[in-house]
Amino acid sequence: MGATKSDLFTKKQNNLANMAKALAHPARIAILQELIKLNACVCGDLVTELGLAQPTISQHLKELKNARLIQGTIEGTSVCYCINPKVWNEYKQILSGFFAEVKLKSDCC
Amino acid sequence: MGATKSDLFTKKQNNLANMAKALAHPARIAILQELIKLNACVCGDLVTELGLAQPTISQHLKELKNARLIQGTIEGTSVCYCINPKVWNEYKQILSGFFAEVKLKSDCC
DNA sequence: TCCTTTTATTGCAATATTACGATTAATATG
DNA sequence: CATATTAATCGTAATATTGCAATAAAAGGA
Repeated sequence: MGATKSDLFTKKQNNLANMAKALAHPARIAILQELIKLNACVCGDLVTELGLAQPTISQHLKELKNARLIQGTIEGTSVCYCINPKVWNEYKQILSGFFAEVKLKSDCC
Repeated sequence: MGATKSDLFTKKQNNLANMAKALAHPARIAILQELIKLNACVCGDLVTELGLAQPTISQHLKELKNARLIQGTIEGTSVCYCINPKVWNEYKQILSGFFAEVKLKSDCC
């Protein structure tokens, strides 16, 4: 025990949960917002901007990359990251689709 | 180490991350969808519907209650749960607000 | 009151996540 | 080539999450 029993749920449910998991850390939210703000991409500036150590930032970047929300290109010795707009939109669609499922009446209990 | 360093981030960032965390498990997604589908509230039917043990479901319900997404009322020996429409809308607003931050141009890298 | 039904809580094991020091890999630059 | 710069990876410690058996708590009915 201890591991999520993904096989009990549909692909869509697991997918949605994984999307939420990618956003479920304030450092990753902060990274995404920083990438949005600077539009042009940043790299190790994130390390100085947020107060976390370089390996920690690198790990969060890796997760965001796995979640396909960001992409990075090597530029000399540094790496330039930015939002993947296509996937960003995909997230937006799927998440707002989930919240649209409720045609909210008054609470029933 | 091991614990999230919440003090490095803004209230909004932590709040958004916590909202995402509430959704970051397929069982909780499934519970919410079941509550939406049956509109009227369910209780221990969730245990038979999803394949998880009763204490596990109870724990997920507790987290959803902490996240204020659902509310429960005691009805005899059983408990009736349903979506909290007000908070549901709040989540919808805040999340879609986050995704709206990107005025997506082409990718920059 | 005793029993049944239903849900919550406790305690614990397994696994996942977060964070960082130390190191490595890759690329510039002198 | 030697050295500096930047980012990724490795290893590990601390903490959090997931899941369930066992048990407790609450309420209804015999």
